[in-house]
Amino acid sequence: MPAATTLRISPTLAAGADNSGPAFSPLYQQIKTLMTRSLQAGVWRPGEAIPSETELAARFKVSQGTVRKAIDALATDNLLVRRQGKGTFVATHTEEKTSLLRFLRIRANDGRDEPHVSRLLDVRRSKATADIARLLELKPGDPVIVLRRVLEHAGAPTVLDEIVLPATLFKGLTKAKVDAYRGSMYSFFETQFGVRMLRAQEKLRAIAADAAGARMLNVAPGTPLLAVERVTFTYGDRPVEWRRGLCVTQHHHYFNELG
Amino acid sequence: MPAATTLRISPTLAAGADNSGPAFSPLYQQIKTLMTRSLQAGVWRPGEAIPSETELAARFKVSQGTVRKAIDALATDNLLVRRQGKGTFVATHTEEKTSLLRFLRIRANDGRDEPHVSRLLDVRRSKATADIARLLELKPGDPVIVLRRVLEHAGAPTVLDEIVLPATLFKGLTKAKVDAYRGSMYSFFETQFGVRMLRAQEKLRAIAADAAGARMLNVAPGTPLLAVERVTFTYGDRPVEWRRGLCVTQHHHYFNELG
DNA sequence: CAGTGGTCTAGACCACATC
DNA sequence: ATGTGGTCTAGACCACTGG
Repeated sequence: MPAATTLRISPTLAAGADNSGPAFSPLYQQIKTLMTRSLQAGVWRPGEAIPSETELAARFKVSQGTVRKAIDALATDNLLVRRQGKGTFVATHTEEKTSLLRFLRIRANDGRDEPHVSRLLDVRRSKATADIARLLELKPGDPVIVLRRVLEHAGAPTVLDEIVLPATLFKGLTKAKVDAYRGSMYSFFETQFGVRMLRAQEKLRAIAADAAGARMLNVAPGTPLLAVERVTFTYGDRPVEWRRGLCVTQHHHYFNELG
Repeated sequence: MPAATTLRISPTLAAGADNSGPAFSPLYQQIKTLMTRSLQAGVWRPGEAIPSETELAARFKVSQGTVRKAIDALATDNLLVRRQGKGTFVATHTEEKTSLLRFLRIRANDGRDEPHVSRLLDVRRSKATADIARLLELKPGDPVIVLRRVLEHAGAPTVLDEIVLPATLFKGLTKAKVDAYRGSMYSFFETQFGVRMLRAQEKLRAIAADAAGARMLNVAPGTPLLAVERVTFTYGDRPVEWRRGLCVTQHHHYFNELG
């Protein structure tokens, strides 16, 4: 029986140096923090099942209902996936249509769901600009890896992506390795580098296509394009990816749901 | 003590004619449906407190924990707002920064949060086009009300909105009444017409400004604009608003969070 | 069949807001 | 002090999956 010291109703346990008072943290929240650590540390690996609720309850010395609340929270954060009768699994970008498509918001105007094809243009090493450094919490000049690719829907190029990654986290990433990999970009990052994309912030603008972009996307220069800038975060809200997509929105659009 | 017949574990009670089998529906789900009806019927009015959990538990003849699960679900749907120590309240567009801003995704590039000003251009009666009829579940030619307005941030026009409403739901809506009202558009709809906007779907595209739009927004014709098309739904997923916003994205952007 | 998650209960106690 | 929502427990039973 592993250690798993449960600290019980001890106040001031919330993550981060919170010096703003007692800050009562409920038990299930503490359990959630402990479980998040197991996920981050790779004790429970993507796609695998975690221990059952009763097992975890015994381990943490709390009731099954309390473990349940912690798991519920992790499931709504998309870190875990519950499957009745089977178990609770670590979410992954590798399988599952739902997880995979969570970050892809481009749809065809007619509902048709033609699969998109990714064509990698180039991979090069570079240095972080001031802007990138700020967004990725690096120092200006820190080494980064820049990928460029085109997404094609129904044979026509629709999205031109530029992806910037901190080189320290993605050592050994080459064009050959990306080309050899079958699956989505985030699945590639997850399985090959252990970097899991959990959450993202996007800013959308309309811009005019410049000469180079127009050529890649096979449109006239000056064509309005949807510019989607994204910062993606992993555990602990650490930013680990910046990307900008330029989308031709003649036959496609960016879809969003406001709950 | 009101009626409130609880049907208990009786299968096939889910909303809609579901002929796909037994379709077990848990108790808390049934309670949620009953409570949604009270909200829709106006038994509990926007801004007011609903009965306490123990009160509702007695009324529905279930345990407090079951009522709690129903309320939890309604709270995550943004229909109710819980306030510890005070009670549970019906969500409203009239107060509350959070509820109000849920549907406004335009932000200034620098984080500054200048309040926007809405300038109503005109209100006119019209007939639903085929497209509008399809999206609002009307018949082509059904009467609609069309509002046009400009949103100004820091004195400069940034968004040109066109809003289409089914005339039957908004009888008596005139420019004078909108101008007289202090508050957001959705607060106006809620208080003056009892139409509550709960959920929306948006499609975003980049387009070039035409002559008329360019004039209203004080930009050159052909300037890339962010076109945001929205269909807004009320209870029972009934569409009750279509709108299109044309946004100048020089100093602003559309913000989105991917969970 | 056994094992998993999902629901429901009854009761105890805590934290917060108000009087 | 009282009433509200928030947490936690222990136990029973139901629904789903797979051997």
